[in-house]
Amino acid sequence: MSNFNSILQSLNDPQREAVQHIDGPLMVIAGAGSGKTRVLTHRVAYMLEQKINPYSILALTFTNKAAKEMKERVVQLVGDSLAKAVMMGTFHSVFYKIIRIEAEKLGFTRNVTVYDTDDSKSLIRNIVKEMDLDPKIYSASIILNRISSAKSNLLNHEDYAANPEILAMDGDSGRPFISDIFMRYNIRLKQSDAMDFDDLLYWMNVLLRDFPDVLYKYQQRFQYVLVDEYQDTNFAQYMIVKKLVAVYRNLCIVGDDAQSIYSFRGANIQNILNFKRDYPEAKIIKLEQNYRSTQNIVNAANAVIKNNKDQVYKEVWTDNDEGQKINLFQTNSDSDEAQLISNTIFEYKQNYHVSNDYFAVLYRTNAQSRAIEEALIKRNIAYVVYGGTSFYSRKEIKDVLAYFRLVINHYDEEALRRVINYPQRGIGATTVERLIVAANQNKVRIWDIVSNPQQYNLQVNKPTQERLQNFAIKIKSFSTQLTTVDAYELGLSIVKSVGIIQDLNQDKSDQDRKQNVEELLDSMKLFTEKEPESLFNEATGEIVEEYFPSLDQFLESIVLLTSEEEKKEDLTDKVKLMTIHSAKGLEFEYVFLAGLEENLFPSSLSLGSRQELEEERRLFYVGITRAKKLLTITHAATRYRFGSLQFCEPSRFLAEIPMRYINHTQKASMGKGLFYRSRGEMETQSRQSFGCPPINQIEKNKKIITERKMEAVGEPAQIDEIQVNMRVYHDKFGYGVVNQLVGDGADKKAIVLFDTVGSKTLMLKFAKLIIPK
DNA sequence: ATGGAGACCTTTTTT
DNA sequence: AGGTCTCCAT
Repeated sequence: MSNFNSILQSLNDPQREAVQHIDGPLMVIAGAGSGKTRVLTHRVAYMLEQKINPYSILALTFTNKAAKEMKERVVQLVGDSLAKAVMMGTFHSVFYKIIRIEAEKLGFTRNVTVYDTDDSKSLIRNIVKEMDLDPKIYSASIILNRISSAKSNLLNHEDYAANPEILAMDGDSGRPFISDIFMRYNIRLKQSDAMDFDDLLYWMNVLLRDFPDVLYKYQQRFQYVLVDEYQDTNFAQYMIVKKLVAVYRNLCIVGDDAQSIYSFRGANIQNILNFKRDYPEAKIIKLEQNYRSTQNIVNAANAVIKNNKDQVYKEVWTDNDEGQKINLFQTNSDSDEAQLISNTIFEYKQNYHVSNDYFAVLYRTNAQSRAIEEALIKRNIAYVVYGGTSFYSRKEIKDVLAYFRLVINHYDEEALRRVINYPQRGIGATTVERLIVAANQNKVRIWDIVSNPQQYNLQVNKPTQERLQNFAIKIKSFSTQLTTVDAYELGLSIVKSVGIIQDLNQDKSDQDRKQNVEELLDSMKLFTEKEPESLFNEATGEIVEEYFPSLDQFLESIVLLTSEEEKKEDLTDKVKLMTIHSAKGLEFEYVFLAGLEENLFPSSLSLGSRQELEEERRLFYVGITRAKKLLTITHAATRYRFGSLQFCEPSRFLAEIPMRYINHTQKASMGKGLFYRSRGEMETQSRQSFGCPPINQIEKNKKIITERKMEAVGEPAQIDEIQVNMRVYHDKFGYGVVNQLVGDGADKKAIVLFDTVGSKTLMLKFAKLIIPK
């Protein structure tokens, strides 16, 4: 193939060496910004050039975002058809696919549902209630944490109950019944034909442990395995990989121990530190040249990470310019901090004509985004917040998805309980209680009672019995259409006939929710129109002749997604706000690190041990190394937390950055003691030195925003009145210009570029656009 | 069975 | 501060 040379050409020596090392174990320690993704993608491309069967390659990532990016870049290098045949995905999504294929062996069915964290917690709450335990002591998140870490270490409820150390720990914490909850939880999952996130990895291990034919099959299939972010793997993931590669030992792992920031979730940094012990013949390559950041940033990051004891030795360096020094600011309050950031962005945009894209504001906790958002709104700067409540965990979306789940799997208890009385159909809490009692007495599942109340002699009155039967009949009637009606058609008919749209219409304040449901339906429409991701039958490797975009296919494609990936919102030309965790793997020209204060960063919850503190430091390292050109670090003297004002000390990490990398002229500090400016001084100082527009300009902007809201007058336009390039007004999004019209009749959609919120796709029949006079 | 007012809890990070 | 959960009145 003609790309052959170019695949190797654009690499430096160690990168090329890593790409060409195909046979046998390989560990690539990739410093921040050293071209890790480049090595991974080029390595896959190179293997394909070497005529290795794409079907025998498995590439595992940690997040959907990383998987998607890898796919796209491999497609660019070798083209669509080859790249598509390579199995690339997150641990969870890849093994969910395999589990569905092998489900019967484990006592589950092909339709096995995945419970997300909310479902798991809700189930735990139910169990705690049924056991008559105090929900304050047995809080769902604590219990789930215990269960999750057990499963990540491949302990099931029996192992848990048989482990005296664990039991003693629970006893000491005043929660001796966790082991019983765990048992009931697992039983209920199985009854519901459901798995939680950790189960996907746990049961995959069981498959490979107890079914030699399955082990053999996937060992033979995946002769080449690549793992990204290996430092983030937990024991369950580590064992899966170990078993899969046991025969061919063609394992390439890429990672950076300095960027291990997920140990709270069971990630075990020892997996990467011990790689050489597991694979003594392994080749080890270090990528130490940083292509991303200035010398000042790289040096500062190195100096910080040096304070950690646990690490693989490496010296990250760069050929890039020395660059600007790191700016360090202290402000009086969190809102001043936010204003300072917003003002600085404003000034940079004006002085250097850079777009919003260049900026990212990173913080330790999601709660910090609010103040920053407010300050950006004041300056009329477009931004997008990553993380937070994901699209798929919004109530209205979860309601709709619960219907889909129930239609596919009637035994999905969480889905059933969620929708049995939503929208209200007169099946209240009392009836549900009785259903549960009857199910327990008869040793059947709740659905069995719902669909057959007489047979089990359920003690409810006639009308209630009828309501239950109508509900069951409706759900069943949808199920019969699964193979004949596509995901969009069936989804739409469920949402309509079950009364969700009507319910959302009733409450005029719920228009966002309705729009979200419409957005979900839009994405289902796209799903049915999209070419199938892979035309391979995963089990046999044969080309699939017929592909039908059914509702269960759709659900499989989204259950393991979390917000970002499927978000249709236009992300270009917006300042990005996110936690440092979600910034891992990303880079930006100008980065703000906000809230560098004791008890916030490092978090007060991480001060218990050296290991925890070192993880916080690695997090700081990750934050610093996201910046390409300029890093600005801020911290506030006071901050609102949990609704009350708290005084904050500067983070201990600040003292770990040598003074020579910090901008003295702007730094409000002398040695370790940072001095506090009065509010007035801070305002004057920041305004003058950043060349910010005077206050009255800000007031003017504010006024413009208010005026826009005021102008919401006039009758909504008819669908056909809306034309391309027309200026329109939307209740929520304000003014914008129609960019494009899609579809006809009732389903006609407009893509509108709004002045403040960017591009949105709107269903015209719902959007009620106004043509301003 | 439903809805509203008040108590209460949160804030680490994610598949 | 804001969202969720619980309890009580209807």
